[in-house]
Amino acid sequence: MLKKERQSFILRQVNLHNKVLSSDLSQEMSVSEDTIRRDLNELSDDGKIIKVHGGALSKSFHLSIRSSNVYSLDEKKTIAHKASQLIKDGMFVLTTGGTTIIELAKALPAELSATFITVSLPVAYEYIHHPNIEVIFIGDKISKSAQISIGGEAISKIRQIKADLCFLGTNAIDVTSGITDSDWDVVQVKRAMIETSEKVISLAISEKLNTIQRIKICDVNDIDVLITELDNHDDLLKPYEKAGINIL
Amino acid sequence: MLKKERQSFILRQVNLHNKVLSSDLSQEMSVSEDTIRRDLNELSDDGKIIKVHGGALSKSFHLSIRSSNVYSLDEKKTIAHKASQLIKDGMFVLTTGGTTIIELAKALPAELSATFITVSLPVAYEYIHHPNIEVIFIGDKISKSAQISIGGEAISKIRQIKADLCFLGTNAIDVTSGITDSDWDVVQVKRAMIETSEKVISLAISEKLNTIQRIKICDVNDIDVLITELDNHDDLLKPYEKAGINIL
DNA sequence: GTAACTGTTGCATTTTTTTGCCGGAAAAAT
DNA sequence: ATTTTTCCGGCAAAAAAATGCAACAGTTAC
Repeated sequence: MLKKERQSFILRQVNLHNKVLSSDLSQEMSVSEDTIRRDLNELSDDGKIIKVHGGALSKSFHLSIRSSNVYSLDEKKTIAHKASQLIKDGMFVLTTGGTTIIELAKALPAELSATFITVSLPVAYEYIHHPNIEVIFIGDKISKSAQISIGGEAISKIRQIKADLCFLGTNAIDVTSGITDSDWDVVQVKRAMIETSEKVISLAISEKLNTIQRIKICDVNDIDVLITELDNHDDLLKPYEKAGINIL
Repeated sequence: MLKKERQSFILRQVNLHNKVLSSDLSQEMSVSEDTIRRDLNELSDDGKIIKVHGGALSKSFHLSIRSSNVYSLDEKKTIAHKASQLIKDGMFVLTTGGTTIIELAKALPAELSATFITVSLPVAYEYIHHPNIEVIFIGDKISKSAQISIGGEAISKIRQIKADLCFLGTNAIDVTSGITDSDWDVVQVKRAMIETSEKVISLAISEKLNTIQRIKICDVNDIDVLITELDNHDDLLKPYEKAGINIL
């Protein structure tokens, strides 16, 4: 294993688990702890991790503002993990923006080889760090608040695609009102994505269940799968199951 | 086995496995490791792979190690400052990718209100944090190594725009050979940008002056302004001034 | 034809990088 | 307070890289 590989593996582990132990890393890749310590020092000198006694911490976790504004990170990681298992090699996958989708991008297995189409800058940014997937960005005017492409050009481009899966970062979902949102431009884009996809998967932390916002995106029966961090027999999910949605 | 064959074989291996070992390659094609090392160096100089101790990594792989250490940061900041003064309110500005352009994005004065069009993900990411500018992203397939949109769709979209300024992040510039680069897809995009812009401004740290790479983008007289970190009376810039380029 | 030149390759030598290991210092745990 | 764990600097062996050199094949110029 090359030095750079090792360091990149360490970095992945740190960002995934928020902390690593030198002893674990040493075992996992069968090199001496001294080597690990030296790697940790280099990564720390480059400002990529925070080195502590016995291991290292992710920079975003302990120090930066970012961790605090990725709300309910653990729940989102759970959702991302479930969602990633739906994607098979060779698929065309449409994704919206949002922190849950970013977690999904991070959780994609390294061997996966598929095509991802997105309108979100931060999500695209995650995708390009994956070794095997192909990334298509749908461009147009960029909404500063949502950090995604909005407008007619983007929507007509989306319509030209036939995707296998569409992952929707969901802001509000309710059995009677369906999926709703608050930004008109974003809603237009999401609608186009739903229309052009074979299968629609809504990703929502349980907190978003049974909430409603101003603008309607689609009805609940337009969704094929709903993924939350909850166990799929949780009572909160019963109404959605009854509405014919697949719960994961 | 010819040198070209060998190098294209190496490139295939790198892109397939994300890493190669010099020793393996040496065995596989029965040449000495010295030869392999020389090939690896050439490919690395062309920016096609990342050479590391013991072998090489694919460019997309290495990107997962997000290097925040920008090379020659101070020089680039000087360039960015000079460049930002050319932009006036209401202008349409086309920009390529590259760390120099990112510095330009950071250096934009807060009061500036203009429209920026780009194909680069990291550059767009900077733009959206600016309070007053409008951001248009030209989407298409994303090149993992250059982190910009490449392909026919992007190029035809660029051609539909008439921009006032085009800022070119420049990898190599020479009086007789013009601006050159090493990535074919990126070159196509840059050419389209130059064609459709009123005024073309090349941003280059002095280190890039009088260097040549494989693929030609344009002649020096296609450039209107050249910005480096040097004083505009520096001897290094004389030949370019003589060629009719405005030096800043 | 031949001589000069260029580009490529392998080999020997030197230099650099990487890595594991050791002993003592420092920090954490008990 | 003492025991355990971790850290740090130096050292040495091994691996890899850089360097200089010579052999060789093609090309070009004369």
